[in-house]
Amino acid sequence: MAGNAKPRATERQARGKTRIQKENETRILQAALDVFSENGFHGATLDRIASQASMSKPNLLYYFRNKEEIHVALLTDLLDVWLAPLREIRPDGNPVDEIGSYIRRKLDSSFSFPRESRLFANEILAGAPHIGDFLQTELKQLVEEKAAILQGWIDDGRMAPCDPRHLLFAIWSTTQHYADFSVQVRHVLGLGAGDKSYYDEAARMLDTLFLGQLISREKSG
Amino acid sequence: MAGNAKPRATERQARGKTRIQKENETRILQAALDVFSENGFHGATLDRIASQASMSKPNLLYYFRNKEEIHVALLTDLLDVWLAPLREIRPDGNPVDEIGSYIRRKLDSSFSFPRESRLFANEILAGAPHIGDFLQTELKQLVEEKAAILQGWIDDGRMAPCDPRHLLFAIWSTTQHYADFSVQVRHVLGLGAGDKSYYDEAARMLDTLFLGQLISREKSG
DNA sequence: TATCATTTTTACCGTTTGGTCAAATATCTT
DNA sequence: AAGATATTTGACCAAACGGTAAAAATGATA
Repeated sequence: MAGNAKPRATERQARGKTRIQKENETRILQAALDVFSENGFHGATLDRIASQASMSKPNLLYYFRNKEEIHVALLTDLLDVWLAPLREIRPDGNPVDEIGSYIRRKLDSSFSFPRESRLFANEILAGAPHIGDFLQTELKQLVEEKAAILQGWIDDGRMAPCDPRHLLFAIWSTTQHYADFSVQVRHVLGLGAGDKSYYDEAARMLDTLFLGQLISREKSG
Repeated sequence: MAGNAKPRATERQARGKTRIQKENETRILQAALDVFSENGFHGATLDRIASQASMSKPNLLYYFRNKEEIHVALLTDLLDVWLAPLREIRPDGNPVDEIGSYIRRKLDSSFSFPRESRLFANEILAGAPHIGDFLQTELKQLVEEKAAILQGWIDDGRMAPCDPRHLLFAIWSTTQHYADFSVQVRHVLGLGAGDKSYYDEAARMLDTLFLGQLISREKSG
């Protein structure tokens, strides 16, 4: 008499996911992204997520075991997105192009996926209870790999000397700021809620900042 | 028969605050700062704050009407601290000194008062429900005042052309990052919980970044 | 259309949480 | 010491919350 667990969508055997199951899981994750990114894990309620997904709470819990499982699913999906722009930095490019386009990718990401950025920020602010491992292993390793590339450029005299890891921190913080602190940015600039007209000015600022003197322009690489 | 409200510490008339009242209010605010900055508003419970303050919950509510009042009290105290470094920027100084020392003050603040920084970050992330007015009025005004100073330096050819408001955003984000994202910073650098040994490297990075080319060094002002 | 698996809903439960009440205790003043 | 005021506590409450049970409804399949 093996303990019969309550039936759940994901417990059907091998047969793969149903059409309905796929639809509803994405609907739930989208709704949860809205709610978690606005209020953080503790500020989010299953009732609100369910309502945002136009679904009853028990139905929602038919697809995800509990609140935390939804949160973890979102974060897991997010991590690849978060790393993607960094992965693209290539050692054979020249510093200005590589770093410049990295900044552009991160800034685009902040403007296109602000909810994801805020979800991430909330998780880090809370002490990274769910993604601590990721930070210590995968992210740390990738940072070391890319920092080595930057250090190579510094050693070649193609970049101003600095700790490449802190340069990455500066890129992360300045770009993500436009998503995470967008309320502050808009209020200070005197703009309305949906207004993203400051994108160009932000991009120009970051180019000036990071590509100005930090990287000594020389005839390509 | 005027509705007799429940007795509260702050409702004693003119007579000013008792010694006990002053002590307990600061004890509560300190405890609340711990709890709110770790878990955000919704993640904090009155029970945890009370326990952190070595006090019963009803006693805590004798000094503050409700949870929100504690939160608002903390934020209100915080705003002056947040503005202080910016206020010090003087038009008659030279750009390198003024901006350099502003960055230093902000960085010091992040390392010395990380809980306050995280409290602020949490509030902004949540959409600034309590300090929206402050952002739109006081902060906006101060930013405009200081941005005008920076613009003056740009017009004089003493700084690289850029939108000064976005320069301020960059300074805020990079410095606050070391408090708000300290878990990520430490994990990436492979450091333990209390380790703040990266302060010097961070300061060097920010000097390189902001004082490198952005501001053309010339013979003082 | 009958059968079976999947999906959805209604009703509910135990716990946590923000907050109250009234009584008890400590402190201050005279 | 007495009386008034300020402080603290234990017991309690209603609402919100995360989650469950079981049956009803729907969809797939033959």
